[in-house]
Amino acid sequence: MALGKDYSTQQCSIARALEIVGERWTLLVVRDAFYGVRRYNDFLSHLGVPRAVLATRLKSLEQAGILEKRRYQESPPRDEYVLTERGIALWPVVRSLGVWGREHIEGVLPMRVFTHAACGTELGSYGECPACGTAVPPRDVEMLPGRGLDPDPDNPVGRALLAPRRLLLPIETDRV
Amino acid sequence: MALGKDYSTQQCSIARALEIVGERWTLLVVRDAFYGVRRYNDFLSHLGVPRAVLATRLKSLEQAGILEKRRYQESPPRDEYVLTERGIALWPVVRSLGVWGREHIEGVLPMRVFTHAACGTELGSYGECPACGTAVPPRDVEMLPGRGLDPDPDNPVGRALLAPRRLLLPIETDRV
DNA sequence: CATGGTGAGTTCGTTCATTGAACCTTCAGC
DNA sequence: GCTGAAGGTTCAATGAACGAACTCACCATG
Repeated sequence: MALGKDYSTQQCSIARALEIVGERWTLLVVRDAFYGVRRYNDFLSHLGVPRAVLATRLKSLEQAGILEKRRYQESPPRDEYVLTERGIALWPVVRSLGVWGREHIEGVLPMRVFTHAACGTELGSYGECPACGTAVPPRDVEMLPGRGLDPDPDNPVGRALLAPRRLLLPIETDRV
Repeated sequence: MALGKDYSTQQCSIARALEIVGERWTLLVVRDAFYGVRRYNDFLSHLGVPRAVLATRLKSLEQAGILEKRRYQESPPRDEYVLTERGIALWPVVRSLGVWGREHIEGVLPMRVFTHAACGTELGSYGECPACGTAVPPRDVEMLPGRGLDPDPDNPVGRALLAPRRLLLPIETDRV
């Protein structure tokens, strides 16, 4: 989306939301953050986004209070990007997009399956648990690889995401 | 989003979905379609989108099977754009974006309030009816103007959206 | 001490999309 | 025959995205 990105004529919270998360790549960065990606280079290799664009998006997500940049080692100084509560609140958006893509684009097989970790039930369209009848917070969501997933063995992040995992827990990349 | 729009490296239904609805303006067109906007000029004046962009978006939404172009009069031939079932299935996406925008962007007041028409209860964050405990399909949703709405008296579409309305029913613009 | 490698960026020229204004077309009504 | 409305298309200018190359700070190795 353009950086002349304001839908300024719009009296609408949807438009306000899209000004922040509606730019190209932004929601995919957020998705990866849910998957446990936290480091610049991991986002880079998993998304295939140009470096300059990634840097811009991380910066604006941080300014919007969706990601928090935190130092995880001094010397050399290294930061990781973690979802804030405001970022975690985007889960229904990410989830409903994924459901729609799977159900309404032809030829899309389930790539990843999301279940309520407590009971093992697959989540509904908004990320709720049909069995328990409650909204499942992302921390209680288990992600499993689906039938449609055709992994890229060359990508360490992709490899790490093959195992069942809790959302938001940091990935362990067995870097080569 | 760029028309070099493929997130081609992404094995992911979210990425597939964003290839279709992730471009600039697209989701706002869909939102307006939920609100009952159907005509080219109404989209144009309500969105403030450049004409060329609107034409492109309507075309790609039609190709994606989200909007259907249907003739509503011959001579002069006039078409309207209506959401298909696949388009209506985007409601959770639109709804969750609106909820997030209202709750997580500072200074955003509720612009529009959505209730379950059958019982009058305001929808929950997931688009469900808290009273009835069921997901409410868009056709059963009533939209009312909210406190934060500051209407533009010059816009016929904006005026039409001031009255309480069912989603998806066509607006009546008292064109001047 | 020189060399190489890694993580996290920035710079830069090219390509591509968005913008806004102007123009075009078909028809209806007067 | 003129005017106006609806629904577009065309065009030049601007602004983002892209991808490759470069920077910089630090650590490890010989």
